[in-house]
Amino acid sequence: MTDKQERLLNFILDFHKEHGYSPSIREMAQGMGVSSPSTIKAMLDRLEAKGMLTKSSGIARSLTTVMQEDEDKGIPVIGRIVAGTPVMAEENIEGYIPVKEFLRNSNGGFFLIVDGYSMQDKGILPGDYVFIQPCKEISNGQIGAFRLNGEVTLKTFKRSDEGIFLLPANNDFEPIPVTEDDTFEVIGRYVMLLRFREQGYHFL
Amino acid sequence: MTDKQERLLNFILDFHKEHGYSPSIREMAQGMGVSSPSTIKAMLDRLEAKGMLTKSSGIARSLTTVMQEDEDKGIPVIGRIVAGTPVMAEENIEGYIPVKEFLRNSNGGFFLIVDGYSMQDKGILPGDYVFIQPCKEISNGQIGAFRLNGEVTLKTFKRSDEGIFLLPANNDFEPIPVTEDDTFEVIGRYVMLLRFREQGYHFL
DNA sequence: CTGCACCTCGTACATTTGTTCACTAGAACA
DNA sequence: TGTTCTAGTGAACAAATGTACGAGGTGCAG
Repeated sequence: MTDKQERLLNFILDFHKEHGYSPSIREMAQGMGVSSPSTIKAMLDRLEAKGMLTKSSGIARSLTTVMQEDEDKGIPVIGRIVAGTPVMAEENIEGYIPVKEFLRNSNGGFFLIVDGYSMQDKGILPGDYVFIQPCKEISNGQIGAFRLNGEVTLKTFKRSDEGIFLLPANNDFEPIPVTEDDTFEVIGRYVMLLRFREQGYHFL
Repeated sequence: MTDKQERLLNFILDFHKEHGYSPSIREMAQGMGVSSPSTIKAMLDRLEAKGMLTKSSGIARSLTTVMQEDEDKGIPVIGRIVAGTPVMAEENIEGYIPVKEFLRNSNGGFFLIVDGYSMQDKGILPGDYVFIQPCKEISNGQIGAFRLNGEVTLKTFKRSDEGIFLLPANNDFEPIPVTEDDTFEVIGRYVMLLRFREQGYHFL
């Protein structure tokens, strides 16, 4: 991709972010400092040929840039930083967490606020947000949210010869047996944990 | 809001989600089953007067619905679930975590992968992703990422009469004094923690 | 040198699109 | 009863917008 093409793409992105819709060809021309709309039109055609964007022919402000999705690649993950190199150097980036995409695909999922210390040994502390993906069944040994006799808890699911148990991850707590008399329901499985540094950072 | 207005708003939302840009007035007319653009125009004016959407006058396909931002409100947070009620009932939703917005505002931030057990007592375990917001200074008692003699660590920052110390959150580790001879740099402060249930869920 | 891809200009044209005006009609309300 | 809000039609207009054509320029690989 040439320098100009990248600049145009960035202009489109910025414009879209600011206004919420695509720029018109003439707006792009003005933003790029060219006076003819056909200049931009030609560049757009080239960009589309390269698969960098999509435009519905004849329809105003219908640009969809690939970068818009590319931007969605998420937040860089950095690991194994060798001594002396700057932290954000390209070589250090191990990948990206596409959190936005993850969230978009998280249909029906929700956060539960952790209440007690029963899952402490798993590093799940009070005040943490655990992301629950609703499901009806859960496999042995997995952590999930359950409703037992109306009460909602986060525990490890265990099914053995002696029946079903909800296991805490803390020696101060006892495993909870689930009997036939109990009303028991799997709410969902534990997928992710979110924790904020300080209370003031919470969004509630 | 009237029934028709809600239908129009939904149509706009669906169209935007499918195409990536707003519908034109005539497209809305067709979608709503009316034959005159002025019908839609009048409805849009009413919706705008009620603050349900924004349109840049004279500019094609420039609708910005409030619902579009509403969608961005994030993932619901559920707490204090009373016995018997369904989990996802409206009454249970305590709020939303606008993760997307958080990420959008997280310019320059990145994730570090936690390596050892030195912050175990703070519930920060190996394999966790900690979100680091770059900054040059950090206040006393806060957790941050530091580079000490080329090595990057996550510790609690402590400045006292005896100098600067990097404190672990684990009795098996010793506080690390920072002397004049050390090359020391604050990388950023610890803002958020992310953890995934299983390794297979990682994005790397 | 000769294509070839890229960038630029200016003009012109056909559509798309937002907007306005005039008129009708039902429902809610004082 | 009349008034107001909402919804709808149809026609017409002006501006915004995408597009096409012709012309010129640059730089680079063959």
